[in-house]
Amino acid sequence: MKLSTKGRYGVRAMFDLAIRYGTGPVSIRSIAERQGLSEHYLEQLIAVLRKAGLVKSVRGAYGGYFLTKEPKDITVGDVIRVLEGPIAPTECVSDDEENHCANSEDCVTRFIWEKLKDKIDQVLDEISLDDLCQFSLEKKHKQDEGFMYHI
Amino acid sequence: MKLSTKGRYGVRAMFDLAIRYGTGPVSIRSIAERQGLSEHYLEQLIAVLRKAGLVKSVRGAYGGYFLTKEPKDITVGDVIRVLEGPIAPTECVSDDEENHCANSEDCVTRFIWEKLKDKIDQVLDEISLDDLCQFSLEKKHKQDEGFMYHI
DNA sequence: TTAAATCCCTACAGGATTAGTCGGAATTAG
DNA sequence: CTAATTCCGACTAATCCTGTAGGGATTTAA
Repeated sequence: MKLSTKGRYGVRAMFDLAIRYGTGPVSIRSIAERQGLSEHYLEQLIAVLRKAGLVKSVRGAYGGYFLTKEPKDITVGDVIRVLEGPIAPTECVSDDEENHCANSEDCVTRFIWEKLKDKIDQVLDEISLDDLCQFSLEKKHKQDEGFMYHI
Repeated sequence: MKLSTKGRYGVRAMFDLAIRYGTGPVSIRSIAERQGLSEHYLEQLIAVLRKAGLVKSVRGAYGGYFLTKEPKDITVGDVIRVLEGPIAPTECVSDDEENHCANSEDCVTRFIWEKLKDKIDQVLDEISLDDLCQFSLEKKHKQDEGFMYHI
């Protein structure tokens, strides 16, 4: 039940783009530097996000990537589903029907996995990239005021 | 975000033991046959459950395994945590503190994983083995009455 | 026009994990 | 004793994870 780096790095990268939404293309190099990620690896992840239509690219010098929708209209679930595949604890409750087992009507454990999948989707889909930005701003604001987390 | 066969098979095996709770030791072979699992593989999983104190064994002929507690006092979460390790989407919110990253106070994505972990734990801990038995009985009852799921 | 910046694509590799298989030793009921 | 069973450790094939490596295509600044 672990998320791989794909999902985690992907969310970080998308958060980075969300903060800079509306300011023109952002290069992979700059994202990688700020977020502490491997440039080449991040490139592969962003390629997947691009094919899924979550980001668009501008090629050439001073090019980069930007979100295709407003941060409030992209959820963490959108990003993770694209990078990690359907968020389901087992194949038998994933969205692609082909892996559903034959005896699903009688399956005693299936309803656990269904319930779990629903809750996971719910959590991840109720958090938008904009929420992450707000959260980040609040933290920054508190720091600027000298707010101490540790006493 | 997939559960491995360890967790899934483990829950099936524990459900099998729960149904037979109070009727003496149940052999691995019979569990494996009923649940359609590899005998040798199941052996390894049950060894983990035994070391964790969820089942006890009786060696020798006519030996087998049985639950150490009543089915209502063992949750699906208990079983899965033992077999798959802590149920956390990322290391940084798992229960063993050593993997927590240094900048957790500033981490924007951390609160997503925390929220997710809480919900997952909640779902898995509110379902007991006894609930699975009840669920199974209900299904069986409906079938006996000729209840049709498909019209 | 040229060089630099950047996206784009394919291949590969080392390590970890998964999902088992195999063979045999120890224990116990009958 | 014998058959049934748990218990234990080693082995393996396949897959996934987490990148690295290298080169090609495209665009812009100077």
